[in-house]
Amino acid sequence: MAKQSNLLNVMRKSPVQGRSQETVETLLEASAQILHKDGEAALTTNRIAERAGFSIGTLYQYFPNRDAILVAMAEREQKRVLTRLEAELAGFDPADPEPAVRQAIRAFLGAFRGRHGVRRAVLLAILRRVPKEAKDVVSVAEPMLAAIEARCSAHFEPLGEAGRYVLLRAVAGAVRSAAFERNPMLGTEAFEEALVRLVMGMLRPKVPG
Amino acid sequence: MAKQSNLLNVMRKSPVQGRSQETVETLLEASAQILHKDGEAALTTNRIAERAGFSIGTLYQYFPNRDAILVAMAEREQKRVLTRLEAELAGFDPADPEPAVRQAIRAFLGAFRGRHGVRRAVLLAILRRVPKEAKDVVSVAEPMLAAIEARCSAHFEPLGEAGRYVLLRAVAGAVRSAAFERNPMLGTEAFEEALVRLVMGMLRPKVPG
Amino acid sequence: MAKQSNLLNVMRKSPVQGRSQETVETLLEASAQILHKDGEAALTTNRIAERAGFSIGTLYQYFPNRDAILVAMAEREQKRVLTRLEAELAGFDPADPEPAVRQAIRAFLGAFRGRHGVRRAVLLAILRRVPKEAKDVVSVAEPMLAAIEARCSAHFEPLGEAGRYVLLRAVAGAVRSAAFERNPMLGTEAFEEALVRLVMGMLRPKVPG
Amino acid sequence: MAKQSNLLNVMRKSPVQGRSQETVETLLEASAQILHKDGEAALTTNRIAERAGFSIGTLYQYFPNRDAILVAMAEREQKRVLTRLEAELAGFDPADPEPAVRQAIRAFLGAFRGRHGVRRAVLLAILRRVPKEAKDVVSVAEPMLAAIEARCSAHFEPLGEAGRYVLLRAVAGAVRSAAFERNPMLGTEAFEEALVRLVMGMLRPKVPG
DNA sequence: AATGAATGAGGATTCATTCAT
DNA sequence: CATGAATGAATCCTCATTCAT
Repeated sequence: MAKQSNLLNVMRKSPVQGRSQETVETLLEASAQILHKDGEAALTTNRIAERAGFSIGTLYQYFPNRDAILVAMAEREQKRVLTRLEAELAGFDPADPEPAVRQAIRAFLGAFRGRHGVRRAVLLAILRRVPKEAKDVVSVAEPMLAAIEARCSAHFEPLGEAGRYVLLRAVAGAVRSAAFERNPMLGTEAFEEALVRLVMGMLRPKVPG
Repeated sequence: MAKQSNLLNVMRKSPVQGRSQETVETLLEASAQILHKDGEAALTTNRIAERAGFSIGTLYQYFPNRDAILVAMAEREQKRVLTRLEAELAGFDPADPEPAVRQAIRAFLGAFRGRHGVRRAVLLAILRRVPKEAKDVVSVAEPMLAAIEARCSAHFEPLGEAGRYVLLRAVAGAVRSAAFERNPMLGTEAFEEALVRLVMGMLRPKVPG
Repeated sequence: MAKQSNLLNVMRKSPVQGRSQETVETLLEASAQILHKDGEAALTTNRIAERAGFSIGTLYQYFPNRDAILVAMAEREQKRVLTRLEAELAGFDPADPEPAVRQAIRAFLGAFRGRHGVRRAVLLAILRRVPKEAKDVVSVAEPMLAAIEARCSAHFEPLGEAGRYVLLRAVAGAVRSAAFERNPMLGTEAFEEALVRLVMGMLRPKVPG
Repeated sequence: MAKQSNLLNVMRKSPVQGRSQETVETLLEASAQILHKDGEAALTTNRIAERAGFSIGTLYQYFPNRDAILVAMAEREQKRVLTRLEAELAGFDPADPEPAVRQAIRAFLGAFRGRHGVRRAVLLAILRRVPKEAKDVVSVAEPMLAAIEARCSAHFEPLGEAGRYVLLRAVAGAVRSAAFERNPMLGTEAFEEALVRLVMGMLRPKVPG
């Protein structure tokens, strides 16, 4: 029940029978697969229904329109990434944020490296199509940054609004580009290292006195 | 003739006569206006032709298909930004790249702040629709970075392939996000400053000895 | 049982139990409300069921198809108007039909002025959608006219088949138009007066001798 | 040119080439036929295009949406009836409007008696579907009544707003009903006579002095 | 008696593209 | 060079209806 709460505002009806929940799941799964294998342009409602093995009418019983499907996929992915990130953000030394930053980035990158590549496709499609959601997805990194800033505020200069904005989008932009091009660099240590350097470079140690 | 060479592979016939060149220009201008005023979804071939005051048939005499128009627009904008950037990159002190970086960033930002906003619309549309071109547009900053690295190699550690890749995409990502959201921050000095800090943070002074 | 006889041919099963009758009533009431509030296009089976608080399956347990619902609504309304009219048609002077005509017309108009406007919506929908029923609804005025003719035959020329037909449809046409346009004139005395004049104009006094 | 002026506001583009005008004509003709032979429910855009021998795209080049077709048909019919009526309304004796009334009614009835029955179908569809137009179609009789009133004002009491409204809708209502039911009475002299009586009954001779 | 998940034919509409004039 | 009428596959979406539970 709690699990579905975010989706409710997008959904046409709340699946009361067990069967419906499976149906929704199947439809979203089919959408993800199409997105991954055939690209965003192929993500039509008819195709989704067909791949899922349901009629187009069934699809529209659960989603009021095509975009609602993308939104639902976005929420699904966001939740997964967020859950992961939160776990990584425990217990690190405020004076040396580098290990924490590295771990957070690794978690973030993981979202784009699902062995199916489905996640990547979903994220990319959302980043490209649903403006409102694009922001939300970027903001997945926000709690991470907030946590780092909060804990390290004694040792580093505050980033400021613009700094925070730029840093978040910069990281997202670099990762998105690599994911988008399917650049093999995405999986390398050098790439991760460069991202860490990007973040660390923005953190200026506080001058004592 | 040489000036048109990039466009040739996209164009159906080379506009050798003055009239043709004007026609193409008019079509591209119409496209830019539609993009700006009515958004990307409104950029249909029929609409472009109508706005330009030509028939749809004429449009297809110069562009083999719809995407070719976007590509042509992209090349147009790229050329403009590139020309501007090259001019900004002369005469700076290799030991202190900051002023140069700041100037380069300012030039880059200018592309997204055209008084009509037309440029921004064009860039965004291309960033969103033509994957191949997205890369090209990002690479507009490449010569800038190359020049900085070349001149300062004596004073700073090399970025490495990953570092260069990340840095370029990071800057582009931050700017794109802001332009995309029409975030007013885009025009502020704080935003520019944050970008400079982002770049400078990646440049590590060489340890002598 | 006799009370339900008209409905029987439209109904899938005769609601013998109290619960069933309530269900049918609720469904028809929901239909009337939707018709009134959201217009005819919104009167879908799914919506009716939803508004009534029943499942779509239940609806189809009582009505074989969508049109049966409209027919049932028509019969409901017809019965109400008819009952009302019959009461108004007692005790008037055969030599001066005008007061009786006025009263009858007032009763007829009342049907289109229900304080909820639900009646009007129902009548209009039926007038527009179920050809067969349109006739029936018009015929609501038939007993009225028959009674007037019967009592006054000694003093006035007979109308004849065409005359009767025209007169009934003429009155219905004028009222329908006004109701349809939601013309405020519908409630005025001048409107009522004009209708009376329309009817009276058709009644020609018998030339004695 | 002048002939098309009313249609322009409904049409997507003005047919400049001779070919287009024929196309529009064919589409409207096909619509009329479908309406007549298969009823209103069968009047779908795809069907119209098919029957006309054009592709659906062509239809939408000329009509922005389905309703525009009905509106165009309405205007077409209106114009025909109006033209006819105007011709009938010349040279009659102000003191005895009956012959004029009879002629006008005959013209009006003619519109519903086209040997194809196409006209009737068109009128009925419009009367039922496009509320705004329903009024317009009724108003076809307006100039007729206005002319009669104007010329005979010296001899008869004025009808008043309500009287005029009721009379026009009454006639239209009676005719519509008959046409609607395909009642054979529609063609008879008795029917015409009843209508004349309906109108004449509303006209009260002025009491001299 | 009631449920509600599933169906799918069919609707309106768009838009890139062609080709005869 | 230019025109613009014509195309039609493809899209999103609705809604009456069935049937297993």
